[in-house]
Amino acid sequence: MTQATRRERDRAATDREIRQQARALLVSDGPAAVTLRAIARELGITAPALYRYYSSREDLIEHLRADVCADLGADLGSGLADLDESDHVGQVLAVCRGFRRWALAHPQEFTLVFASPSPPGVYCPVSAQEQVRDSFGRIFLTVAGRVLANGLPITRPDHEVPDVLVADLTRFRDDLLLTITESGVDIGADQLGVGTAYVMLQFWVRLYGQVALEVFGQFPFPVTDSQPLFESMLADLVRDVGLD
Amino acid sequence: MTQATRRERDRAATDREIRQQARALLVSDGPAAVTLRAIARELGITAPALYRYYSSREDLIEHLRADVCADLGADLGSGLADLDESDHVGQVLAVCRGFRRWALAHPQEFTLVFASPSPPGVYCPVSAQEQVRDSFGRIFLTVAGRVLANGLPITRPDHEVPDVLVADLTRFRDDLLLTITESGVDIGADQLGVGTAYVMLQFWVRLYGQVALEVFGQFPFPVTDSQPLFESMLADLVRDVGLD
DNA sequence: GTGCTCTTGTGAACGCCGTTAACTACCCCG
DNA sequence: CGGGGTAGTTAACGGCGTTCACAAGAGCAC
Repeated sequence: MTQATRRERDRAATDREIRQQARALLVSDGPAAVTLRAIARELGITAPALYRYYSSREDLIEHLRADVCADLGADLGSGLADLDESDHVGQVLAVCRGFRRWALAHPQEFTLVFASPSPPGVYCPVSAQEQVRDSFGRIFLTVAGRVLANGLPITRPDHEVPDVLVADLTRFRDDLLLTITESGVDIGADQLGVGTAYVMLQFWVRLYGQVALEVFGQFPFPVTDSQPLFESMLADLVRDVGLD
Repeated sequence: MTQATRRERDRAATDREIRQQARALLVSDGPAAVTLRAIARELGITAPALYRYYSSREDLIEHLRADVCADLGADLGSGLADLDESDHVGQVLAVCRGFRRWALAHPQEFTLVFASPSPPGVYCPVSAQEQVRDSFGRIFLTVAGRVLANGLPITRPDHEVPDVLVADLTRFRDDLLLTITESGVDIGADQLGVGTAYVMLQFWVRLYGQVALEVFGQFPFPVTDSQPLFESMLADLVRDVGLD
């Protein structure tokens, strides 16, 4: 069955434990507490041993980011499972609400993944960076695919999209198409034009803005209960995009 | 003239140097490099001496945040000075563009001020936290005040605002009114209703979202040139808000 | 089974860091 | 001129990431 030798299994197990402990420290005490020595201490080993698994602390943190994203994706996916498959708008709402709930419940992880200055490295199509987000981005895209496949008019006339953006947005559109068809949803190019990609981008901007403001407490006034504020914004968002 | 004794002047001067050096380190090497020992080293003194000025590193960072905000406010204000006073839309655009430019030019400062998990402390009306943002928030509000005083219809029917938000938004509205009249602009309560406050909030959400996404490189696709993307979003924003 | 190699871990060490405590030089006021 | 408060020092503690030399042990060839 498992072709892995015992060495390999041991190694994988230790690796899991390391990331698990790192994650626990991140959640309980914030990113600054994710310390090689602390992790090692919890695992009953010494700090230098960790260098057999990661080349540096930064390297470990990078993998942690990926783990966090995967978990977020799984979280969103499971929230989706309970829903009626044909309720596309409901799925969109569920994903948005799930994203917010997760961000508020895991502010440290959110900060790590979504609010850390982008590494100087270039954004190349198949980079680790993109793989990272894909595990949760895929959920967004899958849901978007279902909605689009049903002909819901999430769109905007292509000619309204500024010329300078067309090239980038076309690439985004193609990427979307690929991801969506890969996830088993059939969709035609006529349902996913540049205008649609543009609207989806704006959707993301507003959702991200709202959630980040909430996590960072940067609203311009004291908010007694941010839940209805989010719901209100979400309703506007869904309406502005033509989903209702 | 200056009633300050020599001791006091010396102290203030050293304090300025400390913050200046801290700032330089922040800009050149990021927040992690803002180290008491590094600052002291640059200043030719020893680290413990800094404790005569700040009770801890975190305390210093806190003051640094305020400095950064003040500078941002000054930056935005100076950008406004060159403009025709009657060109209200132009002023709005200038502030938004200025905010973006500043954020991209100072990603570390942006992260420090706008994307650090909100301290557990409660958001109280006259806290240091609010004072911090005020130095730059005031610019936004002043410009908003000018626009509103001219009767431009940045608004939305009050009855469209969800009931649960009215209380918070009313407080925000009152705060806005106060700030705006303090800045010398005369404005009536009829021009600044709850609906207007709501729209301004949404404006901030979208602007912040766009800028943060840009700074953190979290767009869902590779962006070859983010400037036109921002301009496009800004145009939509201004249009959606009724300014044109 | 015996011996070799490669992997995984240890311990000591280096140079950073924040922070505290005891101590010193010096300015200012009476 | 002398005492008190202020701004600085040095020394030290514990924690950090990281490197290096070294030991224990698994896995494999024979």
